[in-house]
Amino acid sequence: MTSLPTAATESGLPNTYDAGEVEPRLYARWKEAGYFRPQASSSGRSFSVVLPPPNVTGRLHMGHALTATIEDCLVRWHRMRGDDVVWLPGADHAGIATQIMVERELEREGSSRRELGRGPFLKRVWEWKETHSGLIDRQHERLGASLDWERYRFTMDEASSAAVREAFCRLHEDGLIYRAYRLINWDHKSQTALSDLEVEHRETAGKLWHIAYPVAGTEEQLVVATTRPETMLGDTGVAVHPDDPRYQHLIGKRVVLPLVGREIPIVADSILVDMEFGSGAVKVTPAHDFNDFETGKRHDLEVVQVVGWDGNICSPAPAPYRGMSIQQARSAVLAALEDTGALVRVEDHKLSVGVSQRSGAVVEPLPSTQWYVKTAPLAARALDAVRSGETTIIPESRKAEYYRWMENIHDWCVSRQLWWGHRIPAWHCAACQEITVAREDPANCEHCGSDRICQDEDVLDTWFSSGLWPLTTLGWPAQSKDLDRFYPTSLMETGWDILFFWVARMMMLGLHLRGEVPFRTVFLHSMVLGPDGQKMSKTKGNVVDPVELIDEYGADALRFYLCTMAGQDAGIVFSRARVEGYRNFCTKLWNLARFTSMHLGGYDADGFAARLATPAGLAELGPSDRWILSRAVETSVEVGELWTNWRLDLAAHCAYQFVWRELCDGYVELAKQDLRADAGRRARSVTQGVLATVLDMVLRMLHPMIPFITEEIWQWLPKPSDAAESLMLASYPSVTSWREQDDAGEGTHAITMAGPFEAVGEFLAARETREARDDVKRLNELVSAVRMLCAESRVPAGKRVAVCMRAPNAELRASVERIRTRAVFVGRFASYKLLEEGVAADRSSASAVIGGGIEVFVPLAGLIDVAEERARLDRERAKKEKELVAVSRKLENEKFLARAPLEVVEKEKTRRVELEASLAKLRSMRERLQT
RNA sequence: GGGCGCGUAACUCAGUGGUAGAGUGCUACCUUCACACGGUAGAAGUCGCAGGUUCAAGUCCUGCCGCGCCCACCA
Repeated sequence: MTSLPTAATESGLPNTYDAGEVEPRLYARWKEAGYFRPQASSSGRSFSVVLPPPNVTGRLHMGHALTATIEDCLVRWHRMRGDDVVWLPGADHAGIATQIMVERELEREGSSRRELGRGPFLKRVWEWKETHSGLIDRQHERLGASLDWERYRFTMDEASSAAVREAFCRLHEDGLIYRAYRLINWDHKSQTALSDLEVEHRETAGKLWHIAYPVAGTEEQLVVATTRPETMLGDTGVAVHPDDPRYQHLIGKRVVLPLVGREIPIVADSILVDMEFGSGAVKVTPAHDFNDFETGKRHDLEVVQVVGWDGNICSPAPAPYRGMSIQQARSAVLAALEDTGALVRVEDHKLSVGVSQRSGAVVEPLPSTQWYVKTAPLAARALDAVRSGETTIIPESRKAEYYRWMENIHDWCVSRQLWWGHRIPAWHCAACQEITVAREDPANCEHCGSDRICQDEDVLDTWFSSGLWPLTTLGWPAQSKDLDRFYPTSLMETGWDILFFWVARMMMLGLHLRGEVPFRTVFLHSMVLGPDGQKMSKTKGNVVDPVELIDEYGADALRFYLCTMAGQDAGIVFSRARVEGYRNFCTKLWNLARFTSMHLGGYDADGFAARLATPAGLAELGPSDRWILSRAVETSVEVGELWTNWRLDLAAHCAYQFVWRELCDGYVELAKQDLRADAGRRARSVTQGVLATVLDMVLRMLHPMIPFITEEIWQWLPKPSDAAESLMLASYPSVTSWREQDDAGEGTHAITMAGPFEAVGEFLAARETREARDDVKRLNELVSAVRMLCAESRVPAGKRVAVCMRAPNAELRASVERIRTRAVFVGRFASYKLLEEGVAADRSSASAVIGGGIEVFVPLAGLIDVAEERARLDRERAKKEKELVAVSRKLENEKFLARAPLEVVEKEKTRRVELEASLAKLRSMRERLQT
């Protein structure tokens, strides 16, 4: 066995765990050893995940950290289960975002991309990409992400670009890509069109202006209501409702557009116009409003564009307004209208303004020719795939959102007037005006053969290449082994904010291009909010940097915290206190390991493993050993089941509670007795073995969540000689075979587990094991009761007290006897006496009743605070009486007896008996103190 | 306008119709030989509000209040 290097010395582990030293060292070693590469499967299953590619020049934020933690946890778990696992990293060129950053830099230099020209600008972006890329990859490494870096992809590398081109050509051939002249969302700051999704709607307080348009050739006026008066400069019609009695006589006539003087028609349109709203007459500006554009088509109205590509008013608007910004033009138009008396009314009105997600610019609807993906046929298949269960979306509530969006999907505008991205593989012919779409750059027009062709200037939406990502990362369109081996991928884990942007597009493109869904399960997590519950933002100053948290608390602490948040459906309000709590847990685990290391002198791991496999060996186990081993088995199975059900939060909690409450607080305290130098050799060696074995199991069950500290400890831990060389490769302790022995008729299970303790079936079913669990529970209750009595009576800490008990039956008396030595040791009792029937306890005892009706007395002559003790007993009695009333009321209710399930009724009856017995004892204890 | 989610201890969160939980914080005591990033004991809740279903509701149903999010071309 080759061991990983470790900071632990021969004599044991260092006093403190130094995450800053351990984490990079172990990560480098794992990476070098090739553990992140897929391994031939021993389970016959494969598990593949594609990491959502972060922006190539991005930095790790909490969302990335959450994604990577959840994915790494599941990936490591599957790897430990022997699956053929691959987790694919990569980066996204992030068209607009990256281009904006470089343009900002140019602006600071007093230059611009236009000034530079396309070629030099792109060179500049590539340089920027080179200098700023890789940071987030290294940050993912710091988090411990076991990504297969050898399969790294960038959306603009050669293979990805080839995939994009193939996809575009295929879709074009299949009639799913087309060009169209219609209104688009124009971001004048970035100088590009945007898809509907890239436009965020912000509710704003606005106004509704009523403007009078004179009807041509009459004295009449037609009043229209608008939220955007400046667009009137481009009005080419006014619409009224065909059924509106107010305006019947005006339909077909014309109005004179104020400030412009143009005559435009009055049309009747029942789709656009709501008679109840505003004045019931709507100005129609086909060039600058999506509804108006459609209305214009219905009535053959002109499209007059008065807002230019720079976002300012342009010709053919009247000269005074040209060059003005929208805001300036609005003020100017309103002032002019006011002067002429055309502005008849102003109301407050709320409206939503479209804003570019990336640049923040107010988006202007403008008419333009763009490339579109026809989504209806793609969406139909993507819907079916989820409906039929080929792909499962978790949580369920997001599935409904997916359906709703897919069912109402619009065609996808995929062309962007940017330079940074995949250039559209289409060539325009100057001779015949036709377009040639081709996989290889053509020299001639495929329609007329002319060589006067030039490539389309536009690039594709970034999400087009992202939408191919599961295909691209596995080698598509080439016939790759990886594709056969890992497609469809097993899991897509990401934030629900990109369900439509990304997940939906991958579904559509994957299904169309490969004929199969890109992933079997979509697991969506929520957004991480700042500590104040607000969305994290620089301006609010509530941004939490995961890398800083790693520096401060270690990657494991952050990961454990994020695991506990994985199931949150509402936003995740960041809590530093909890990260700190999990750092404390790591320290606790470290100290558990240190404790173990101090007591393993002479321990023979191979020998102990062999003994555990035999009945004689099992027979040597004491009650506490049986208890902790059985609980360790149970807990690791439970944790695995919780992961299967996507409950990482409960899995983390379950493992945490077991390690701290049961193993550290419970078993270690018991074990100290047998580990003392003066203890018997035999007892010592069994306890050493159990401690080492349980610690081994605990490290395995925790490793997927907190990989670093568990590996560091595991490397030191003495293990059987056939153990794996890294915890990453060790088996997860899950049930590997489960056979019911019906013929024996005893209902015992032959269960085998992977891990250090294999043949657990007989052991778990044994009477001794079940008895041991009861005994340990009793022991804990007893010790707690005595401690409580001492604390309440202010017995000086460290003072040993005598303990007397009275047990109501032979079974309990036997149990009390069995736990005698361990209870005396753990509780530091001065003596331990089981009172005979009818023998009264010392008059000046503090007393309590524990489970099963065992009475516990602590004689405290001279120490007992009688008043305090009376008060405590009264409180206790009042509590039990209240419970008894509730239980009795239930049991006296005939409907309850008749309708509640039998076992519930039985439980209540038992409880009543127990409560009555406890109360009787409490009353007599109280009476003793009366005098 | 439509839809979704969340309101549980001071804070961050679990909770499967059947005795309200964890971590942090708080109080008291303890420098007990793994760990003060620790130990022991304790206090702390009208489970947002109001109805309803049920033998039984934190849990299921309806309405309301508060917070957050998504979708939507209502001038």
